[in-house]
Amino acid sequence: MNKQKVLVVIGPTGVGKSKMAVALAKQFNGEIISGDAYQVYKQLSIGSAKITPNEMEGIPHYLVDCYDYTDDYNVKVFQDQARIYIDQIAKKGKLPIICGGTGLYIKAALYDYVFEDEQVDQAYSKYLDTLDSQQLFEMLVEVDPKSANVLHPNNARRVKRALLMHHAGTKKSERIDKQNHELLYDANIIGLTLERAKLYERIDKRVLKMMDTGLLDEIQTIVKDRKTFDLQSMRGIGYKEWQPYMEGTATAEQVISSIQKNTRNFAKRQYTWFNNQMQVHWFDISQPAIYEEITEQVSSFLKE
RNA sequence: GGUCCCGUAGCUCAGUCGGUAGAGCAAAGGACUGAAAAUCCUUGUGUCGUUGGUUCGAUUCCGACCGGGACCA
Repeated sequence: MNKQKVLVVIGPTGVGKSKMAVALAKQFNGEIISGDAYQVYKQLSIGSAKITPNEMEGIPHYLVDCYDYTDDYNVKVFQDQARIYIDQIAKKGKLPIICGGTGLYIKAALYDYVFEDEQVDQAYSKYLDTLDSQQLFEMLVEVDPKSANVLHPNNARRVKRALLMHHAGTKKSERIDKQNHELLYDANIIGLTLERAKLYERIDKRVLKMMDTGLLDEIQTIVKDRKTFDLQSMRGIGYKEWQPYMEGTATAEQVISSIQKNTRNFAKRQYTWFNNQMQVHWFDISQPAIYEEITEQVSSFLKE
């Protein structure tokens, strides 16, 4: 049985993925699933660079603007939802297009990553929070040495998660060993790229544009008190940086350059992921015939 | 015009009682299986402002000059 074809558009933040995805959806009769961890939140539009209804040009978009900022979104939810939408779109005889910059989410949906249904033992989780990273790591060495071997002792977040998995019944290493590490779909991954210096320039400008469009107003209507910044949705770039401003310890100028810097750092991490974790066909958007090259590549992929 | 201070990595600055130098930030590379816009790891050669002098040897001491700043007139 042939695998379902899926078109994927990835790339660092700010290269123009959304626009390209819409153009490809129009050309190839597709619908778009957003592979992004922050554009799902209804109240987070400007700072998350969410696509506007106008920019969608009538193309249906899924997993955008669909959760409240007080909700927690994660890989498993994305994986479940994205796979459901892929099936639905395919049943309509249309091409599913995943477009986004969250590498882990997209890989988890395309590959045979397995996330079990598990209840987090809150008491145990809180107990783990009282330990330092050294102690956590020593526990993991006892309980799941194979995972401890590939995790850095300082990465307390990951070490803790591995301990929670063991506590829930299946070790992290066991879960990974059960997988075949293969694609579940016939995925054609298109990566949009741009010379680093130019990309950074674009990012810096985009942040200034967000300010002009009303980023500060957006923050002010969301933030009710300091606790708001504890929400997972408020950990995103463009939002978390405003906490010191709201507390009177930073100027708007400082916040803006901090957002620019964090966005640049993020773009670099995205490259690291896409370059090393996925099979990407890269296209430099500064090349003149970029759109023709991509449509040609996609056409031959769809004919196979 | 005079006195004093500063000029060292892209930026802010340490430092060498004379043996060619190091932090933070930035930047680059990497990891990544339920917070991923998160979390974590690795990476520091630069005419030590220019130019003379002293010295076996100067970024370090001395002179001049250039640039920046402060104060006195």
